Amino acid sequence: MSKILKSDFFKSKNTPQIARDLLGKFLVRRYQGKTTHCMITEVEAYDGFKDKASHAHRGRTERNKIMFGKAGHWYVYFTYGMHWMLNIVTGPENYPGAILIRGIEGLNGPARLTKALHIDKKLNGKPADKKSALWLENRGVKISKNKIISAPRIGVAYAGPIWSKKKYRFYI
DNA sequence: TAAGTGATCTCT
DNA sequence: GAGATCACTTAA
Repeated sequence: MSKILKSDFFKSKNTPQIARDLLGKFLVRRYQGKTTHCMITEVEAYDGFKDKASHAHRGRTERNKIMFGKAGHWYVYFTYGMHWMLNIVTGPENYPGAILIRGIEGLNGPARLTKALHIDKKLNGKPADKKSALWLENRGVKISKNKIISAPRIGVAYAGPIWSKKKYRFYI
């Protein structure tokens, strides 16, 4: 039984809670006639204006404006000169929230994931549905709470001791 | 452990 | 316009 996650899912709760709920859900990619599905095993939350680790903490820019947009859209951006990152936008409009999808089953690391699934900026700003060829499904997999580990986020030491230590990273 | 890589942001 | 920065990976 599989059910596509709609935008309601991404604004029903606050961002860290949604992030935790995404574990065990499936990322589905349709590319060149083939469909790939992978279970999400690692995510990070980026929530609100005050989160110094978030791109949005200095306000809206040309790049991060997607984060201020509607929940359930993809925010894809390029960094380190070679890596794509895949995020799903959360929260109400004009509130900057997003969840970075860091890992799927059998493949760890956010940039490896996007490379494996041929994700690039063409998907930036697209809604997460079948039309965009990249979406999320609930396939009824339940992850018991004691398997979920929360930890500080990766690569955000610059955000200072308070925000870099927030346990906004979740993995199985 | 360090270097590669280039878009984006911030300051002149 | 120039310089710094960066939600990472790979190869040693």
